[in-house]
Amino acid sequence: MEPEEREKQVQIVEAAIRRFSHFGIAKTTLAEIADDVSLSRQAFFYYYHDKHQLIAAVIRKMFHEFVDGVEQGFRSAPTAAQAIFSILKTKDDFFKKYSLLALPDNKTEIVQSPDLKKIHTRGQKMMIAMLAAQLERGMASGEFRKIDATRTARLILDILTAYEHAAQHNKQGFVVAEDFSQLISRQKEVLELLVAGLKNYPSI
Amino acid sequence: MEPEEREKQVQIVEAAIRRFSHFGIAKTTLAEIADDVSLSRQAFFYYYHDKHQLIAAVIRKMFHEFVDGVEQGFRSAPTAAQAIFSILKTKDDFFKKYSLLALPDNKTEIVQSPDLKKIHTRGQKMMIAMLAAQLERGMASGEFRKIDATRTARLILDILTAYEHAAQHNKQGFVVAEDFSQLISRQKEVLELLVAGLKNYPSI
DNA sequence: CTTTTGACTTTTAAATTTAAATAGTCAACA
DNA sequence: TGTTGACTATTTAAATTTAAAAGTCAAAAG
Repeated sequence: MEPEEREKQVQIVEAAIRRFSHFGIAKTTLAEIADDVSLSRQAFFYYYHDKHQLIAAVIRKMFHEFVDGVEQGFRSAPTAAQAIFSILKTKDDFFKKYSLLALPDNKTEIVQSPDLKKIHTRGQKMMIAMLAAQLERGMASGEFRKIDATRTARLILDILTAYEHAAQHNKQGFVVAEDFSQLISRQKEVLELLVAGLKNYPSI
Repeated sequence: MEPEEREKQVQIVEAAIRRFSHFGIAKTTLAEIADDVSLSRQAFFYYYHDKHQLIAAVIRKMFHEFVDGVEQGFRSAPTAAQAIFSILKTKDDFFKKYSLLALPDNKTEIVQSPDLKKIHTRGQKMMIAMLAAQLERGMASGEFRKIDATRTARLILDILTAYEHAAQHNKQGFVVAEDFSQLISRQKEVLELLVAGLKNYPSI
């Protein structure tokens, strides 16, 4: 593949991200994206075999961006506890930017393709590993008591994810948070309690 | 209303619960329920003005049963921490019994009626109050450190609810028993971490 | 006077059809 | 290597129909 072609692919993904986050994946047509980057609809297929591949590319890019954000948040956190809290900030920024990427309830199978599942699983594992590393760091410095880092990392991430799902699934229904900023502040409270549970209190 | 009539109403609710938990609310017709209690479809309307009222009666009954279960679990728990864990057992029993009562995704408005919302809100408040009382008890006994009992109670219940929603959202059907027991064990881990965060560690 | 019923209407849900938009193919051309 | 015109195939949304269930009510029955 020539540099120009790769360049076009990058342009396409960027246009797709712009469209997707404005109108959602389902309501964006390939014709529109192609038009944005001065391609005919047919020419698009030269760069991406089909819409799925494009979506996969978009999601892959987003995931990297997110993981990078988390990593940076971790790196600049002076303590392990602060590293954990920094996840919320990163999530906040991320969802503010990409909130419209959610799929309509009927079309979630798009995201079920083996391709995308793999991306998701990999991202998940990276997140767990990164958070576990922070927990290890907290244990090494004496900030946290001894716990199973990986297991606990999974648990913490799970809770945050569960909160998001519940909030989305539950817009007009039962409980949880009313809007995103409230969601974040709820998650913060949760993390405070969890982190308190991790702290290393010397026994008398 | 005569005693017999109230008796019939009770029979109807019981039949409804049986049908609902076998086939779900949406797939159960009034004709079937009426038939179960040897009434004609029209006679049913003499006892309940419409399906909503019946559903409300059913949910009210379930809620009471659940709250009673929690209360009993709390009463028989020797420590505050064990009281918190007992919630899981109660939930487990409850959902094993009533898991099929979930509504299909499109018809959730049934549950949005002011009537049912009120029931739910009241139940929610009771749960928070009951759990807060346990937290107070834990603080009084020195088992827990000083925290805002009501706020924390809400938080803990929220987390459990969020987990359930997330689990439901993942499957596109109903929650099945197998997933559910796994859900419970996850929730247990979460509670362990949370309770650890509540514990009272004397400072040196 | 309470409870039930027969004969109705209205509402809701599910299946079917249709029309239009979008996705995807491919041979030929630059 | 990229692009295009001319095509077919799929998907989606809207309109239409049909059957089932919900709900009403006057009148009958105990």
